[in-house]
Amino acid sequence: MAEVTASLSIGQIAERTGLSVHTLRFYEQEGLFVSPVRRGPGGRRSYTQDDVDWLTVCIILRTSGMPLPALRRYTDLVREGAGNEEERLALLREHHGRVTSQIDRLTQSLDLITFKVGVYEDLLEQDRRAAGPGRRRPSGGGDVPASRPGTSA
Amino acid sequence: MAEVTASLSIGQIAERTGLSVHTLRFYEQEGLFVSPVRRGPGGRRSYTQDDVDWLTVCIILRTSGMPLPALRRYTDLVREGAGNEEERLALLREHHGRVTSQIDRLTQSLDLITFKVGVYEDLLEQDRRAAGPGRRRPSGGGDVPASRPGTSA
DNA sequence: CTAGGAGCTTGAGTCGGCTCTAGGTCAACC
DNA sequence: GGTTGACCTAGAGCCGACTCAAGCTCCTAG
Repeated sequence: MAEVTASLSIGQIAERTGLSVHTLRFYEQEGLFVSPVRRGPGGRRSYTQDDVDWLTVCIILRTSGMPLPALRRYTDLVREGAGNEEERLALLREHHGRVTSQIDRLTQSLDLITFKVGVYEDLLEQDRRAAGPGRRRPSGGGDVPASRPGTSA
Repeated sequence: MAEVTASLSIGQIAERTGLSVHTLRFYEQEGLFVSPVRRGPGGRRSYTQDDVDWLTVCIILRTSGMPLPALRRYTDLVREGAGNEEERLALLREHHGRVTSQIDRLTQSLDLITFKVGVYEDLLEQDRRAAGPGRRRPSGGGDVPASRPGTSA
């Protein structure tokens, strides 16, 4: 209850965000910090919890595929302060669209992959069954013949 | 009903797969074709419908994030023919995992993004309401103050 | 017969996003 | 007072996945 905005070193930030110190300096250079990073004695970067919080947002946006330029733009808008909420909203909506369509694409792809996994599982299961009685390796493959890609899954 | 495995030019393949001719040659070089691409008169590449089908699978795997080396490996296995189904299955399962966890990550990120979109929508809605009676731009921003990242969404 | 267009090869270039190197400062410890 | 170890800067390097350029060969149409 009495934390007075403790200042954190780049190493500590790296630790709690999972980003490397390299990446942190790189992000700074790319303008991804809302407020300029302060410097402590010896010119060392000194961060606050707010920076960690902001980076957390950045990481989520980045890992969900927001390109650095968009993230930079968003950061700029936040830094500018009140008055540009429409543009922030537009940026976020655009990204929202990107992410949903990416999820859709992945979900579709997953269908095919799941189907193929099923095909190979069945195939190997049959193999195993046939292995008891005499025969061995009776299968003919699962891919080239297994299915016309667009046709089934 | 009487198509006799018509042979297709690289341009036609580009057209029907959406890949560029550059990319098709690049993929060939990367070993992503199950059977070596035949050549027609003048050394021109000549493809079949099977190639298109295979590329369709490749595209799905690629766009769902399978790295080229994995795709190459998978192609190698298919080319080798029957007998390595376990490994194919393992590869597909690994990718299946990649894709599902990617979908999970994206879905989580989407939560935050959706939340933020909501915040800004509300904020602008309030603005608009306040704009009828006297006041203008009463908001204080939506991001730096709007929410502690981890706290709400 | 020549101009255009599609293909060919080899190899270089691009882009996004980091990641690392070299060479230096500083404070702390033994 | 020497050696860590964390940090600094500027700039180069890397990786994945394309993408393009240069210079050539064909074929076809006008």
